[in-house]
Amino acid sequence: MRLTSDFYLRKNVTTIARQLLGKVLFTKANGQITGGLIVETEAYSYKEKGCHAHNGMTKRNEVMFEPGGVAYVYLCYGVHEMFNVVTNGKGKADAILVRALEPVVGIDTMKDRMKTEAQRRITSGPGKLTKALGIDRSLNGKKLNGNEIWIEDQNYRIRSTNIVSAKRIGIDYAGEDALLPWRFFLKNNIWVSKL
DNA sequence: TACGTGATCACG
DNA sequence: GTGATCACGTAA
Repeated sequence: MRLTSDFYLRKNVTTIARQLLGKVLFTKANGQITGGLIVETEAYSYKEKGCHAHNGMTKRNEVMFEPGGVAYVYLCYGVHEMFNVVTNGKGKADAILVRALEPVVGIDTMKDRMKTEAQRRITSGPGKLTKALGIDRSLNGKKLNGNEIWIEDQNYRIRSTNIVSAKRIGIDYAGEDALLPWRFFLKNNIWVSKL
């Protein structure tokens, strides 16, 4: 069943980032349903320097200030759409970057979008999984319990001992906050990024 | 390790 | 207006 707003509205973004592991992200784009099991996430809090919202609201990050349970999608390096889950209450601009999925539903559609026959790496990175699922900035601000993009709990059970935490990737500009162990992924999982 | 790529943001 | 920068991916 779909996750409801109480899941997203909680204050502890790292707890939610851990609990998103094993949930299933779906989209319906161009009439095609695609979905994948979340295997890697990164938590961002407005209280630390790695977060886009650390210096207040801008045109790009304004949806992060909405109540949790909406999508934050932005363009990175002029090329890659990045998908985040907004969490915490209104004005508390936390978000969780989804970094990798295990393809589950609509695999042929995803392969077509990635222009490859290989299934192994089509969703192993934050820029790739958005392309595979047809996510772009038109979904920025959309609620995550609708029919364009949503997240389901399908009762995959993740043991906490199978979750690895590490420092987040690509945020060296954040100084000491770049060292926070706020990247979470499933141990020995072949679908995480950079493998 | 290098660089494409274009929106964004902090300056004035 | 302008220029540095960027939560990546790929090739080499």
